[in-house]
Amino acid sequence: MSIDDRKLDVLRAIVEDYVATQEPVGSKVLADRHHLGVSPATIRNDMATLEEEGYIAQPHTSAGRVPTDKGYRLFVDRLSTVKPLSAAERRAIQTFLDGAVDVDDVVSRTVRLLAQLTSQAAVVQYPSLTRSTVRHVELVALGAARVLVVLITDTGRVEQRVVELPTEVDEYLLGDLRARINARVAGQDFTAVEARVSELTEQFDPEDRPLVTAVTAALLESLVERHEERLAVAGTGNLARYGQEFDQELEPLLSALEEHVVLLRLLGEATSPSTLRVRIGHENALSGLSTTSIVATGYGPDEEALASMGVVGPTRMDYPGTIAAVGAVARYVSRILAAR
Amino acid sequence: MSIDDRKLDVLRAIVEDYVATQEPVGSKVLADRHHLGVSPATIRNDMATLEEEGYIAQPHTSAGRVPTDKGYRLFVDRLSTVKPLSAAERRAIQTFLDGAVDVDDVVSRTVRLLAQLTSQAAVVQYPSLTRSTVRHVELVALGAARVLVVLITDTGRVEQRVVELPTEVDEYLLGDLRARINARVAGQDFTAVEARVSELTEQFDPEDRPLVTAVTAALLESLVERHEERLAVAGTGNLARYGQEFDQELEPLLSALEEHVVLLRLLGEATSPSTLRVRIGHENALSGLSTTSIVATGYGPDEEALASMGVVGPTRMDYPGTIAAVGAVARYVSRILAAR
DNA sequence: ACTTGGCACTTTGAACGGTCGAGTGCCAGT
DNA sequence: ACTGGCACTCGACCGTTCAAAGTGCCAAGT
Repeated sequence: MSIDDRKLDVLRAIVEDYVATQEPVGSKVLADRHHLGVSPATIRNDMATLEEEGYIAQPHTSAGRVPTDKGYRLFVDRLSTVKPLSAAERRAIQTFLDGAVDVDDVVSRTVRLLAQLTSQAAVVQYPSLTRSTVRHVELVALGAARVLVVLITDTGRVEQRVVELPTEVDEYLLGDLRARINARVAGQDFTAVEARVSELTEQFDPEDRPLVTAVTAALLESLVERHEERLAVAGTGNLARYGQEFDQELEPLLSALEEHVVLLRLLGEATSPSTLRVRIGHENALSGLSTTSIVATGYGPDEEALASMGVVGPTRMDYPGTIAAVGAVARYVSRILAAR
Repeated sequence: MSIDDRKLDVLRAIVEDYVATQEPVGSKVLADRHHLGVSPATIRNDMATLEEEGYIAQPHTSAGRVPTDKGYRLFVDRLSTVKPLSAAERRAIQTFLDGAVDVDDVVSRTVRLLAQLTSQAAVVQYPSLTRSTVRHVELVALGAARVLVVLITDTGRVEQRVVELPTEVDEYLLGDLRARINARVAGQDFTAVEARVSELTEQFDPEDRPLVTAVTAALLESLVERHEERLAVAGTGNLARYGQEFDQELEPLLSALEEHVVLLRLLGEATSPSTLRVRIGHENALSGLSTTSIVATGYGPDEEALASMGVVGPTRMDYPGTIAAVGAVARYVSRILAAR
């Protein structure tokens, strides 16, 4: 018994109706509301096979059917049609994002915009540094034996780190080191920095090397450790509104939204802005998030994506609308970043 | 009919019992569990007057009593005894905070610590800049007509801002400006910076003034605008666990926790670490937060507080415990900051 | 070989009524 | 001023009933 076209139509209707009403949907309303051209009895037969195949389920005998994760998956992959954004939404995206003054501002505006457009929670990763180049490195003596290392990237981001030194700082040496570091790494791709900086140590007197290695170590840490961990989150209140329908799993979800490490795993690898990832329910393999879905995509100034952004909501979300919103925002943000 | 000592004892018992059990408390259990030395009937009489005075209320005839906001207020002001932290909690504070590497790290650790200690949501304002002094100002040409202004404070904080210029940037002029700015403001109190920087403009050729004014304007903006607006939040998941007992007002609360402007108003003026503010229910005058209380205090390296931190939870919270936790953490963080 | 109408069956949820118990207010007695 | 006693109230709980929604299956129709 294969899944023919009409059965797929039925599944689509079930998903759409259920997302709209939040209530298990029966054969009768299905026949009434979605003009499928067949009788409820026929639909019942189709539903029986859909259930056998695992696309839908009934909460209890003789209630309507509800899509399973597998059902949503099929819907997203093959059944949903792209739902273009309204003119008002497009305008909102523009006016909201065009006022941004720097990269951090772009991110914070984007995350709020996404949350508002989708009425769900939004997550935006700050642009990763791995694809950036170094604009400038600044060393500032903070005290007798402490140095602040500031790393400035071509995207306008600033990373900072305080280094405790074993010895006192010589202002002149510090200036020399700053000059040499900048000479070697300014304009370089991040991936190239490690090699170029480590060569540097040998240029200094052995007695100065503790300072040099401490500073370069901090610099490399800034590159490696922090390069992807910053995130902005908005719209958690929207999830509360969905409320009870999240089967009591609001708390793990809110916790996950605070745990940036977990969240980054959920967002997944940053891919090109044109590819969009959807993780449905159990697919994201996190115990507390079995009724949570994530729509995410990469974004950045070129096809090599710099970072991810996404929307988090209940599995019973409006996938076409969410997908359209995430896609449109990611494209627009990418264009803004490319223009800088 | 005045409020004598025993009536206050009764009120205290009601608050403590209600906070512990989350259920309206009647005269009998009150007489049983809290050894008040009088019979339930007597307690009933006291409860009647307490209700008349507005300190307690009953959800419906013949259920137990529940404290009102006014009741909690009296409890906090006059009845609660300081509840010292356990040894384990003190140790937790130390081990948690001693590993912090810089100010930002202190803040992010503090907010998580507070959330964990109180099982509620915590908010920590980043140290205000108004009381800081300037360590260093760095200007970096980002492109033909854009300059990044970086401000480094003695607390190790870094503020950044990108300036678009009307004219092209002259590298030499920029270096000169950087040197002069640093000469004038390094080591200065923030409040003094405005005057000292504005005098600077006159020292330059009229043709260079556009650059100078643009840069100094950005500098002053960093000082004034951003100096109090950064906040860290943690523990929102804990609120969801309290869940239904928040009478459906989880959503406005979560929204408020995201709206940093609102949140700052709630935290209130940063006061000395030794004074602690408690806002109960309607006192914070925000429609959606009528069953929410806030315990907040200032913190900073000296008695002149730099910023606020606090805990947000249901009005039926453990006030003595929360107050003790907030106070202890604020004192400890203040000590850490003072040691820098 | 599908599709359809009919029908018996299951389950839920709402409505109803009765009982129970917690808790109160009041009063009279100490 | 406190206490015990007592009548009263009201929500919580339980069991029952009933209607509605929905299903699966079967026999008949195309």
